[in-house]
Amino acid sequence: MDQAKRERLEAKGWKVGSVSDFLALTPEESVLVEIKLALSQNLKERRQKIMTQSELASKMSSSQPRIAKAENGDASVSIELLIRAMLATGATPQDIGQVIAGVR
Amino acid sequence: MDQAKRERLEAKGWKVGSVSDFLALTPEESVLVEIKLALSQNLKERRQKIMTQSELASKMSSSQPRIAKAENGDASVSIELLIRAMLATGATPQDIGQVIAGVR
DNA sequence: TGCTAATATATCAGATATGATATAGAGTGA
DNA sequence: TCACTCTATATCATATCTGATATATTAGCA
Repeated sequence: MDQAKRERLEAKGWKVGSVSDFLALTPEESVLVEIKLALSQNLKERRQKIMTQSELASKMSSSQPRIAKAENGDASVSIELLIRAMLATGATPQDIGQVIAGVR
Repeated sequence: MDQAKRERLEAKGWKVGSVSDFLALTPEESVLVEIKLALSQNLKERRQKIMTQSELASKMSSSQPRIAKAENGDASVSIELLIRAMLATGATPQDIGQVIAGVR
């Protein structure tokens, strides 16, 4: 992972390498983060076309601030919430699978 | 969802319909459960070919009981853990994406 | 049958994610 | 400028998920 990317991640609360020692991400940890970011991005694109964050939030009984975090790749957001949000935008398992499969 | 399936799920701790009133799963909730179960199953198949639950657990600093729950589709297991486990068995994002895309 | 490895179940204290709320900032148009 | 909508950030009590531990059950084999 290059430095620019690392800095972007750390700003969002990712403890890159658990103890924040830079390049200490195992390949698995790294891929997991990439998957989250890919879902995050895709969610934002899908949602923006059809509704506001508030609308999506109430559709899935979440809150607007949490959707904002989800779309910004905040480390506190679970994959579960990302997927629930995708589904709430009308995404199918195929859509979601494709986003994940597209990582790397 | 038919009755047999519902009973299988409830036995594993799934509050089908949140308040446990039978058929009250929204389509999104339902798909989410299906995704978890698909990952669960696939994890078990992959893992069994190459290692024990204990080995997988230590590989990803989890515990054998948690892997057992993951493989049995226990409701207390997050998608996040399922994906981490898949990765620890050597699964690629493509593998994971395919499993999810295969739902329904 | 007994012995052993593997898996499943139960419990729990600590960690993490959650929705709610308040509020700040950014953008847009009057 | 103001008023309004949308999005981002901060804080927090509660709910959910976690690994650890103990133990029960199962499976395979001598």
